[in-house]
Amino acid sequence: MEKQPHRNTKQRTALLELLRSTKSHPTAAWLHERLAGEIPGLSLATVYRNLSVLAMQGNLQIIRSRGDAEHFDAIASSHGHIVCEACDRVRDLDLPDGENWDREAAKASGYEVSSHQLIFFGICPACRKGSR
Amino acid sequence: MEKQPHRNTKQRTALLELLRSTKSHPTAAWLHERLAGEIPGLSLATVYRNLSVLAMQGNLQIIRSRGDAEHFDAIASSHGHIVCEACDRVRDLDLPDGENWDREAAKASGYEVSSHQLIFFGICPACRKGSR
DNA sequence: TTAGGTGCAAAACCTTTGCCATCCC
DNA sequence: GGGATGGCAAAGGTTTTGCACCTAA
Repeated sequence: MEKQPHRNTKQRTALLELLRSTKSHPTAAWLHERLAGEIPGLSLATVYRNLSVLAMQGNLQIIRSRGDAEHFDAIASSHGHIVCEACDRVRDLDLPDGENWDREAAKASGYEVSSHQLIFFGICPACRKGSR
Repeated sequence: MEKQPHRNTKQRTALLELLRSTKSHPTAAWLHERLAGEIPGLSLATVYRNLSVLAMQGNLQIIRSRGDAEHFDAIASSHGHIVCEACDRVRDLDLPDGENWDREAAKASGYEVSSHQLIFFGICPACRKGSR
């Protein structure tokens, strides 16, 4: 699964560390902004390029929800996400099972299945109260 | 769930019909191209606007997979999708259950859950053979 | 030394919007 | 008639790319 040779630049290392240290499923822009203090001159393009590499290495998952930008999640284990359609925030959500799905899907489809993604859409408690 | 007043213009009607008649989970561009013969002068903006309206009405589901563009699926029943990471095509995939998930997710999260989306990623048989 | 990585700026892309003419109800 | 729609073109935002200069290994 890991094919590319790769170097551990401070940019890539910092990116993965930051991603692993947060539970907020950030966007590329957020990561860039957050890292800019630590690594002056950091380019947004670098953030994207590294996110792409990390995704290929299986180190993170890309979440395309509603809203404009992609969200990124350092993978620990297979889990689902729930997105608030009002504030666009992403939260983790564990539902039982999900481990054998890839195998089942492969059997049912004839595909070589590598991963899956389960996303729920709704309104979070905070937004429901604020009725925003 | 349905809130907006709406008119049945030929553009919107044709769009929904086309979407319902195909199993290919098209992109907006594909729909536009396909409809251009039937409705000369049809604007891509109109396609997008109508897809948005139809989605709000619950007539279709938006699939954000890999690849750049969104794919659209006329909803019949709740089902999952499987995306080929090589050719980017989307196929339907029925996995058991899935009916109570929204309720379970709501209970587990405190959100007001309206829908969910399950997407598998892999390589389809055709692309595996072609090794493309 | 050298292939991969980075910054910067420009490009590419998809999607949305403003505006005004048009059409449905 | 009046408000929802459509067409067109321009804007908006995110992500990607080209290129020259670095830098980890």
